[in-house]
Amino acid sequence: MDIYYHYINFPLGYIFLAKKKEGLFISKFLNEKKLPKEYISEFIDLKSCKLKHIPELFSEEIKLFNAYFNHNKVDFSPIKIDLSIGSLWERRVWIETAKIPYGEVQTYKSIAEKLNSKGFRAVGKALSKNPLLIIIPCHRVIKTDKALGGFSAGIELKKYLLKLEGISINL
DNA sequence: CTCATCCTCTTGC
DNA sequence: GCAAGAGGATGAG
Repeated sequence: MDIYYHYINFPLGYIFLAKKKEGLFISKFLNEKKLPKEYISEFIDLKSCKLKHIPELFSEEIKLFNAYFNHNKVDFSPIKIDLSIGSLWERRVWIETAKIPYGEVQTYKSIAEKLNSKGFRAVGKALSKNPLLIIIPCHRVIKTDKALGGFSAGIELKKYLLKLEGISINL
């Protein structure tokens, strides 16, 4: 199986992207450039795939991310994504999270309720494994406006993204 | 502070 | 395989 990857610059560092023919499946922040295989091996057995650095395949993603970081209301839904690395529950949580519009927030509990579940804590657990940061906007899921909850790439980044989208937080 | 809640991962058969 | 236990990006009291 072929896997294509590329890096995108953003104001606080880099974003690593990887896709296979089914769609994009990794979008993660990095502070310093790690090797692509270190990100991919988290999800896929490297022995079964070939990694290829082909920036031209990411023109759509580059365009949308640049617009997003320039304070535009970007809809990422045109990007074809592949969530097959997650469990059934994780995929349900991720898809529900992807429905939250730009500039709006939900709580862990409200996501659970939409899924007819009382497992609000399990929602947090699923989001901690979100492989597609920003595209699946897990930064829009908070506890309350006084307690944000966590963020896999660091709470400062979560604050930055909320502020970028014009969401006011009382801290 | 405690305890309820539920999905996932690990461990020990 | 299966079952029990631990532990989370939580929430209510």
